[in-house]
Amino acid sequence: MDTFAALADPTRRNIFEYIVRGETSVGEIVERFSFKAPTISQHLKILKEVGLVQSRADKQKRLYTVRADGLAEVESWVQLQQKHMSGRLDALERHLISNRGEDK
Amino acid sequence: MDTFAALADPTRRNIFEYIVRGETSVGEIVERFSFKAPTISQHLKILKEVGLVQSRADKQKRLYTVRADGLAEVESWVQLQQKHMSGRLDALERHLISNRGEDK
DNA sequence: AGTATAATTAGGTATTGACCTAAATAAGTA
DNA sequence: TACTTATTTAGGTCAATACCTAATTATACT
Repeated sequence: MDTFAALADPTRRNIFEYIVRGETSVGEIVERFSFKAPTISQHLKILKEVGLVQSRADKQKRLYTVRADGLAEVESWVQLQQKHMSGRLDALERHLISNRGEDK
Repeated sequence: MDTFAALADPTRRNIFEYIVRGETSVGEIVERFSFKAPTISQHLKILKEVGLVQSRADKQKRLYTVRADGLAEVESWVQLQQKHMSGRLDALERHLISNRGEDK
């Protein structure tokens, strides 16, 4: 599973959005979401595997935080595509240009 | 299927990357990728449904181009998360700060 | 030691999704 | 009207995934 696939699941995006607000225990997340603890635990495992979050232990609890560089890969991919797009005309633009001056 | 899910599949990202280089027919994509035509067609259908690409007809061919605003949702989501992160200290930073000056 | 709390692992089910082949549609050409 | 080319739709298989309950691990507390 890579970062893109991890973010494809809306529940995982929601969990990420929750953790980004501040360090969060698993139990806290289980309370806010309508899923059982094992489900949340699996989602956290995936988010951790792809580097979107990290955890530390505090007594029995595991506290999760987001990783600063976790979204870097996605962000740079998106921006590269945007860059390619901006230097390029789409079909409509080409059509308008090819018909420029035609007063039909 | 939403934009995030559409981009979760690496083949679809590859197809998008190919189309972003310029208007492309289905057949051209089938040639470059090692998948059968129906598979490519399904991927294009999904990319179109989520607004990442658009198509126009030219004789029997369908020519695909990327849509300029197709990645906007993903980009703005990522940037919002980055914004939340930048104003926030992670677990390591908090640890370093709380132990500041301890010369142990 | 025994009990409570916090989270993960194991294992099962049902759905989704990514591929395929074969058949259907649509448009162009002889 | 055939025949070719380009693409999509239909239908099936197999793997991945998102849930769940039950059991396990790990730590804290009495």
